Amino acid sequence: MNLLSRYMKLLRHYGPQGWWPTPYYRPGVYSRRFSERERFEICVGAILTQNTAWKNVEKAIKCLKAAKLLNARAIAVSPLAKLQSCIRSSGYYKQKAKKLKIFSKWLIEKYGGNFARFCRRSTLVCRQKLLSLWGIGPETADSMLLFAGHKPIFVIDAYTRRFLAEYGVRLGTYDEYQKYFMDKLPKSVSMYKEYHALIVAWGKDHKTRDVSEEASHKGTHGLVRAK
DNA sequence: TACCAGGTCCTCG
DNA sequence: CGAGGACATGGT
Repeated sequence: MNLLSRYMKLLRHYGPQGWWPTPYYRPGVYSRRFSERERFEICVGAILTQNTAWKNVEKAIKCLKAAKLLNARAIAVSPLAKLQSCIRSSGYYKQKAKKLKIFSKWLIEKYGGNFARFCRRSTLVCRQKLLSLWGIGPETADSMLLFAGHKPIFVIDAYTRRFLAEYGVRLGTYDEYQKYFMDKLPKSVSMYKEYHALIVAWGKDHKTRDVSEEASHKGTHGLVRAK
């Protein structure tokens, strides 16, 4: 079974997910262009959801919205304490406040606060620039590029690794996992989005941990998956 | 009560 | 490099 047929299987089983999960989003509809406000919200969400349940991120985003902090300029000039208290529910709130500040200030200084303008250059160049920022690693960068920038880049996360491990595929670095998917799939932005969303749906459905994680969490006991 | 959640950075060998 | 620890809140 190849990656494309696994995708079809997931799609049949779970149905179109509709990601990025903003209120603006319509499941299964990937063609609509986002407004700059929406793009920025996705970027913020990508940072806030680092190792954190999306539920906790939603609260934080609602607070930011209510406080009119959901744009680069507002975050850049906001008192740190105010920003921190607003995103407290998303965990690591001190680090994440700093990350939001750094990202926002950078976006303003280099691209007039406009993510779409930043996205004008090539995917790889954009990726390198995002990765150079403190607080933005490969998954966050790729989430921003794919979901906010509509760029053809496949997002790898913990669920994705588990998903492949389920089929006996275990690789090393983030980039190796990414290459594995991108070498085997057609270059389709909408499919990359949906595939990632479906893998997350699958992951939440299979709340057990796989052997590949056992190796990197020596202190814990991996559970045997119940089929 | 512990463990987990759509990671990333820093330090040390 | 790569492993190991820190970062933090909310749900089960």
